[in-house]
Amino acid sequence: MVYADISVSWKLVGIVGLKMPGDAQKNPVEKIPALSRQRLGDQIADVLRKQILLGELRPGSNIPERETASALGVSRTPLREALLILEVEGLVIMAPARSPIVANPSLEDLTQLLLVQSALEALAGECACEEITNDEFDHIESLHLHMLASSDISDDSLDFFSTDMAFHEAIVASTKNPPLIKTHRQYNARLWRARFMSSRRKIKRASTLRDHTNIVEGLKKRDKAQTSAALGEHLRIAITNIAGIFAREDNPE
Amino acid sequence: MVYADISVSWKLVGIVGLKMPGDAQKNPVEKIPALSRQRLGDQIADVLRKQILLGELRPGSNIPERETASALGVSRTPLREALLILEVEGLVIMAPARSPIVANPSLEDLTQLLLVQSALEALAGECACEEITNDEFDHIESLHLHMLASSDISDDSLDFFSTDMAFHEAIVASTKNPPLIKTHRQYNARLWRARFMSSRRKIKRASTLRDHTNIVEGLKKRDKAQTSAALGEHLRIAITNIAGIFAREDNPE
DNA sequence: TCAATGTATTTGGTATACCAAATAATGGTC
DNA sequence: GACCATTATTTGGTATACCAAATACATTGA
Repeated sequence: MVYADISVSWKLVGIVGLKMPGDAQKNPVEKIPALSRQRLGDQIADVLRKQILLGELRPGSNIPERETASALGVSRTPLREALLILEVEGLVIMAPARSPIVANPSLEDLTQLLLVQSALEALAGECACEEITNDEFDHIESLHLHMLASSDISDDSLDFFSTDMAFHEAIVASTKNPPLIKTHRQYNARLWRARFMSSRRKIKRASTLRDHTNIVEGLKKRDKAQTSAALGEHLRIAITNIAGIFAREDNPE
Repeated sequence: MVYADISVSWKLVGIVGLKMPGDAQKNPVEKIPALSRQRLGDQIADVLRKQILLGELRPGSNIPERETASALGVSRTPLREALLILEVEGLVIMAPARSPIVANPSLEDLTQLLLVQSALEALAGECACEEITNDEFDHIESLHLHMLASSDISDDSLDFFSTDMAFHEAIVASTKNPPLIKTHRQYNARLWRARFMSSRRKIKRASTLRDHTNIVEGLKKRDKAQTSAALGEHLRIAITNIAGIFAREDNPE
């Protein structure tokens, strides 16, 4: 047996939207792009990470090794690799003699994470002013315009949220600083759920868009101070919003 | 052969505090404090990380799995766990069908890492002003005074360097922000070697100490702006110093 | 002599089997 | 009937065995 990942990717396909079986190799001439071959553990980590972000694996829920492995059609070894990766990333908690569980960050945890993330994005804003290309700026601006347009006419909070995330990630990506990008992505993963829930309060959209306008303006002028400050402040405000979510959970309307 | 011999591994085991075979259960009454039990993979990661930092495993060198595992007296499974952890941390590069190698960051890599680290420390300075206790400040100040005293009379660059590192880590630790502490430590690990080599240039000590004085002053006054700026600037200067090291390597005096 | 091809060895990737600790359940005793 | 002890089961942790890909080397042909 070559790699078991063929059968795996199917099952995962439905969940993650990987490519469907049979959409490759129709032509025997085509060389199999084995270069993209990735460790099975990494693939599983991607799947689980996505499940955690989408809430299919709820915070606090167990991820028993044997059960999960057989459900995914893989053995425990690569599954453990995946869990280990997610543990280092802070998405999963592994305790001795206990099933790994999906991290369930407290408000304090989220506050601390968001504080770091705000510093990272502030730095990103500063670097972006030096490194960003016109194309990259155009893309970021178009994301912003899309949010502006959709905020009024649409109730699709998922679209608004995912565009928001893409907006921030695009700014960070424009810095061309791989460690910054990677660390930022990891923090984003840990904050994803909280920010998603926070984003569902439509009330906050106006202030979000106002912040974004400042950010885009700063970027357009390549103004480090403005961009950096706007990004940093934007995230620090998010702390307050998330605290509001927690308060609402404790005392539901 | 990457490892000298097995005796090395025992020494390393001693460093990390692994228990020797048969050193437990002397008293049947004593409950085995298995709570402190840590995954073998984590322990191995600590050993390898220390070896990488100390330069016993040089950048670019191979870490073949079987050889290393047997040298350490463990099987490949926990060793791979350790390598995976170090890969996520950025200290080790794993490529398919290739021995894992110790990361050998370029000057560009180090510059990018240091830029992020400077942002993290700037944030740490700001948070520290709010969170630091008097005891913690006293400790930090004593580290600074130690460096001041030893910079003249001593040639022990290792002592100067490790105190320098401890100084920065103590500041970050005083923020009580676990994600910040963890991320900072990871970046420090990747920067360790470069900063160590940089610290051997005695010429730079004066400016280092001057920066530290500013930092300590800011902390004493709980002045966020001064502390944060001093820390951020201090690290950005380190970028220049490290660039100098690289230039010197290319054109040795 | 050089190049090309085939083979053997070494590498990492994966699956499985085994072990020890912790927990849950069950049975016995007070 | 309640509580404690003991056992069985489930958990994660580790070691080992096997597999495929990549490389290095040797051999053979031009």
